[in-house]
Amino acid sequence: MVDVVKQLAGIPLFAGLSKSQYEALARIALRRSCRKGELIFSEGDAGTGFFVVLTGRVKIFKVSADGKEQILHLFGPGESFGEVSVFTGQGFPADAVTAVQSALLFFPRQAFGALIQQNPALALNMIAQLSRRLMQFAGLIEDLSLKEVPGRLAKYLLFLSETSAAGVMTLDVSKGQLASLLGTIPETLSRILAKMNRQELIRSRGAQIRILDRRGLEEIALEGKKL
Amino acid sequence: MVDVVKQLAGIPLFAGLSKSQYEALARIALRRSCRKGELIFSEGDAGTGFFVVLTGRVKIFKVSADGKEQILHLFGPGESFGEVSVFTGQGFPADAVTAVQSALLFFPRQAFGALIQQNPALALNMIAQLSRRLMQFAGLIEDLSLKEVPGRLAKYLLFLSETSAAGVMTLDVSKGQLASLLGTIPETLSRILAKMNRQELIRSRGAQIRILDRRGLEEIALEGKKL
DNA sequence: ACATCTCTTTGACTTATGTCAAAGCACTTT
DNA sequence: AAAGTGCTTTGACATAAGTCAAAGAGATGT
Repeated sequence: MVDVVKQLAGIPLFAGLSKSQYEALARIALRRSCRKGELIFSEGDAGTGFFVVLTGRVKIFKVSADGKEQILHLFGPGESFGEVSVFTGQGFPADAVTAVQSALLFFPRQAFGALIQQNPALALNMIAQLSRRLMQFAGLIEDLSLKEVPGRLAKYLLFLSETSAAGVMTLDVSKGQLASLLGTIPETLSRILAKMNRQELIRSRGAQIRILDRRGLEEIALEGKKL
Repeated sequence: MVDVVKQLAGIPLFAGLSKSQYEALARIALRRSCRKGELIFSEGDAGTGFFVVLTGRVKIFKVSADGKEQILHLFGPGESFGEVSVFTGQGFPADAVTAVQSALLFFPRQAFGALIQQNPALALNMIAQLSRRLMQFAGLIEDLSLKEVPGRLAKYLLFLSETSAAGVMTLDVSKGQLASLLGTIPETLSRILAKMNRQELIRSRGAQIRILDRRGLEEIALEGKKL
C-alpha cells in the first residue's frame, strides 16, 4: 500500500493531490501484472474501471473486419487509459494489449467515481487529461484524412527527433507497429523509408535513423510536398 | 439575464445544476450572433473561452495545405465547442465557422475556470462531455483508417435513418459537406451514391434518400463488403 | 552453429480514390 | 424569363497505396 502511494506521485492524472487523496486512491487501486501480448480488454467490453501503466507499454487499437489494425495510442509509464468508458457508461471503444511485459494499476469504476466527486482537483486533472487526448485525436484525424503517408511519417520522424538526443535516433516501436500507428501497412512504410533514404532526407539502418535534411522533411510533413 | 438562465437549462453540459449555478453561469456568459459563414476562431488562436450553440449550426474542421477540408464536428443547438483549449492552454486545434446564421453563448476562460472549480457537478458534466467526444473521435479515426468510403457512407446513412422518421430521410447537410464529413470529396461521394442507387441499396433524389436494403448497407458498413 | 521464427524488404500487380475539366441542375436576383 | 451563381454529376485520367508472393535479415533458443 505504501509503495503504491509512492508510485501514484509520478502520475500526471494524480498530480498535485494531497497525501490523504493519494491514500484514498491507493486504497482502491488493484495491481496487475501482464506479460507481453496480454489482452487487457476488448472493444465493447463493459468498462468496469480504468488503468494506469506503472511499467511497460500498452497498445490501444482498432481492428478492421479484414484484420488491419490502427493504433490509437501507445501508453507508457505514468499514463492512464480506459477512463472514457468509466464516464460514458458505454463499453470500451477499442482493444488494449500489452506491447511488452507490464505492470498496471486498476481503478474500479464505482470507487473511483466516488473519489472524483469529492476531489475537485482530481476532476480537473481528469478534464485536462481528456482535453489533451482529444487534441491528439484531432491531430490524428487530420493526418489520416489530409496527409499522405510520407507526410505522416515525416511528421513522426520530426517529432521523434525533438525527444531524442542529437544526431541518430532509434525507433521505439517495430516498423510494423509504426505502420499501424501511421495508418498504413509495413510494405508501404518500408517503401517510403527506402525512398527517403534515396533522396538523402534520412539515413536509416534498422531502427536507427538520422535526419539529413530537416527542411526537406518539414516540407513533406507540413506543406504536403511530394516525395 | 433571466432568459439566458432559461436557455442554459436545455444544455447537456449544464444538466442538473442548481438555480444559483445557472445564475452564476448566466452572469459570465456573453451572447454573440453570427451570420452564415462567419469565422468564430481559427486553428492556433489562443483559447480565451468556449462556446455553446443556442441556435443554428457550427462547423469545426481542419484544412490541408492544398485546401481539402475534414469536418471534425457539426454542432447544433445545446452543444458546446472549444472547451478543449480552455483546459489545455494551447490554441484551438481547428477552425470553427457558422454553417448557418447562429446565436452563440461565449464563456470566458478565467471566469468559467473559477466556476468549474467550485462546482463538482459541472466538472463531472464536462468530463462526461469530453469522454463522449473522445469516443466519437475514436470512431472517426477507425472509419478513416479502416473503412473505405462506401463503408463510411453506409454507416452514416444507417445512423441517419435511426434518427429520422420511417421511410424517406433528408440529408441535413449539403453533399459537399457530407463528403468532407466522411473524409472524401464531392465527386467520390456522388459516384458512390450513384452506385448504391444502381444496386438498389438506396433510392436517392437530391437530398431525399430512402433505404431499400438495410442489410446490404450493414454488410458494407460493418463487414467491409465491397460495393 | 544451426534451425526456427518473426519482422522487413522488394517486386509485380490491382484498385480505390483523387484530379481536372465540362456539363447539368437548382435557386436566387434582376 | 434571363442571367448569374453555386452545387452536383459524369467522364477520362493519374496515382497513392493496398495485395499477394517470395526472398532477405535479424533474433532466439537448442
